[in-house]
Amino acid sequence: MNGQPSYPAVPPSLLANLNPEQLAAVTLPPEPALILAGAGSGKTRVLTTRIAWLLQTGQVGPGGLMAVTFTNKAAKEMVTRLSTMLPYNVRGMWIGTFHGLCNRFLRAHWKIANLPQTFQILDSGDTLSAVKRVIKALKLDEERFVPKQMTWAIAGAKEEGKRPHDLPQHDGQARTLVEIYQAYEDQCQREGVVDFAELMLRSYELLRDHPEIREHYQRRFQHILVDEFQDTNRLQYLWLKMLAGPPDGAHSAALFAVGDDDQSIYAFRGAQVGNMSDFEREYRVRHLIKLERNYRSFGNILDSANALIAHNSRRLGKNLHTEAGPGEPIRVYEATSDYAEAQWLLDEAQQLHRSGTARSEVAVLYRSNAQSRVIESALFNAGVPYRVYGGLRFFERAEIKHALAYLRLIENPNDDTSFLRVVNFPARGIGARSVEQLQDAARSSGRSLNQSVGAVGGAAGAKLASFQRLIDDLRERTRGATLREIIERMLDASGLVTFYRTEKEGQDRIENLEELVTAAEAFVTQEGFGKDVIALPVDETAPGTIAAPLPGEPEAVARVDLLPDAETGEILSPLAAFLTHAALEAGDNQAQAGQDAVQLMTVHAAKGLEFDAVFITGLEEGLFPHENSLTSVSAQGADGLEEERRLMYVAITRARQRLYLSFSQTRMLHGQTRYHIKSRFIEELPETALKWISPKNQGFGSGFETSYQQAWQRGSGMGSMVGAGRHAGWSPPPAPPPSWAAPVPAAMRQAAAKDNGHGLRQGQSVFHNKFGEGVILTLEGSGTDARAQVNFGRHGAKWLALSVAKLTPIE
DNA sequence: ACACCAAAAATTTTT
DNA sequence: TTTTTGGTGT
Repeated sequence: MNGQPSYPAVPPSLLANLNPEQLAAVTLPPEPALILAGAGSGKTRVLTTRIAWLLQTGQVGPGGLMAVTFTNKAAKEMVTRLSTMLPYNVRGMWIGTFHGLCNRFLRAHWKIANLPQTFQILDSGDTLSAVKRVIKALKLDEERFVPKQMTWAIAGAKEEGKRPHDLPQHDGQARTLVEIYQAYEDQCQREGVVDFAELMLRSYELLRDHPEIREHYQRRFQHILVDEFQDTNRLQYLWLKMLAGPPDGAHSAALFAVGDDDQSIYAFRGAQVGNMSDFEREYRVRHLIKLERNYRSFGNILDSANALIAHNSRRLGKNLHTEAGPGEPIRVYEATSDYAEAQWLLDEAQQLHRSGTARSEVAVLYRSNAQSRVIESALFNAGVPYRVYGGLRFFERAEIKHALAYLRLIENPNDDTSFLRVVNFPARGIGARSVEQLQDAARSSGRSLNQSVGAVGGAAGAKLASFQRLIDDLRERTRGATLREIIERMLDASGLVTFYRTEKEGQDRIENLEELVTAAEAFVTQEGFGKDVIALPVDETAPGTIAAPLPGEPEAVARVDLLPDAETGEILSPLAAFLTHAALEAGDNQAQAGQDAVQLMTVHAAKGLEFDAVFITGLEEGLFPHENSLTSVSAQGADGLEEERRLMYVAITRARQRLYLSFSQTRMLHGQTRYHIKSRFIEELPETALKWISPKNQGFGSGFETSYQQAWQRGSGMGSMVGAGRHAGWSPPPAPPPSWAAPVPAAMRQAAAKDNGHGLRQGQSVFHNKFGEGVILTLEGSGTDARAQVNFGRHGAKWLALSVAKLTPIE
């Protein structure tokens, strides 16, 4: 690193044990840098150590740098690690998610941003209902303008940095979209709410349109560090550029972008891997460092990951290596059915457990959520504790959303989304008719529902007025109360708890509502309400310290995401702050924590995690790679298949010690038995790293277990499975059959063994010279007329005349 | 307002 | 097959 200035010595412990590339990245000069950090290469360590190094060498004060992540989890981890490395309270630093930081920014500059100070944030559900209302108000056909698609289009436009007038209006459809977008925007503005994309967009526009604020922040932040840069969308990159300043600007911040193009799996929701190369070009990045040494996995696992990802074309190029040995071979299992696959997985998982692997160190990954059920069923029946990720999150539960709606109305009675959610929940005799009347009145006067209550007469008007009084009373009586008191009073006065007490399944919901009180309490403590604002030590003598703050803006406060008003220093009420928190951090997924349980999740959900043992299941053409991905060469020009392959790469690199791959010849999907061939991704792995496990007697009938009943309700605790006799399916001949499988009905055996003179049967794997490996879906006709429908995976399902086509049975 | 039934859809998802 | 959605009937 030529010309790198020298800085005061830092404790040797800080930089000790970094490898040369990590050290180089950590100690780069304040210039644009791109760090290509492979899976398990110590990415988070590099990020946090660089921040600590910058601070400890006095190159920057705690207010002069910003670190951005995507998830709250990643942000929290960074803060936690930093607090062990630094002698100060790092909580006031600008470390957070894109949305969290934009929220903080807009809270400080709400006036210039043209927002009410207590603006609330819509989650995706709120956004959808808001758009539905817009479509209804515009009297548009929901068939032609599907609300979900409209929210998608609006968010998509915002993430491109576009307002309604920036969109094309070439045809009627496009013009109506613009109309919906505009009306939605007006409605949000009227109600004082913003959606997730709006947080980013408004924050970006504020910087773009107000040079004095832009320059202030550009002077202030000398270092901006970005995690998971490959996942940024267009708007996020624009925002970063706005904050950092132009490449050659006098006060431009050093952008330190960390990412891995091979782990880009979110193109489908707008991520632009291209931002990496754009950044490299636009900022003339001179420091490109590849972290390729992996500290997580054994050689066989890494060899497989490398071999697989080498099949992708558009790559920045990177190869993982390790100094650990090759480790265990990767075990590959071909099952005859999804059922058998789950059974095998169960056996292997139990084996792992017996040999000392903690259950929580075993992960079962699948491409799509629907695949979890068979596995759950096998684990459940064997009494193996497991945990499924991906359910509803705490703040997304219906009862919690209802409670939050009441709280939001206390804070802002003009929040129509919340008004509509609870005006008749619990039921208080305000039906659709009355609500419609109210909406009409509101629409014609351009006011909120709450403001229009007086315009509705008769019995309906009286009931509405009484609801209004309920909220107003609540607001009055809780003025100055603690957050806990507010929530408890609301739960009581709203009738929510009373309502759920009469419900038969209401007990869980009441418990969740109690949990809400606990969450609020924790939030108050954590955010330091009732405590003095804590200022961070700032070294004024150090080179390049923080520029003067805006008037009234403290350098750092204890309340992490709630910067006071830039002019008045006013801080949000605990209630408004808690509501913001609830929207930005939807909380944990259900799933009982605590117990040592096998972890079940989609590959997407596994990103960023690691486990001693990983099972990747359902490796079949059509499932993984998913059939929809093959045809989707998405708008951005990203290749669907390549993204699937990166997904597989992410999955493989989650494993530390052992990796298991499995696929099944048949699988119940959408109520039908489907025949699949093994995923091309398996064939892209080095044969030398694999060890094929096959059931011994794969006799006839292979692939013919079909449906079995599933009698327990997901998530509703331990029910009981339907008795074995109810299972309609066939058990795999490789005995001993599992105790819970039914005997094979004789008639079905016949069907399975049916062959039409060509030595072929349904479900049989076959080879075709042109189309390769396939599975027979159906057999029809006989003699010269005999034909078969064969699923060739990537070539699709084809009908073949057996008198012509040469099909060789496999094994 | 609520219960019931039929029809349609069923990658991946954080904020 | 399961889940969600919408429509109809009471």
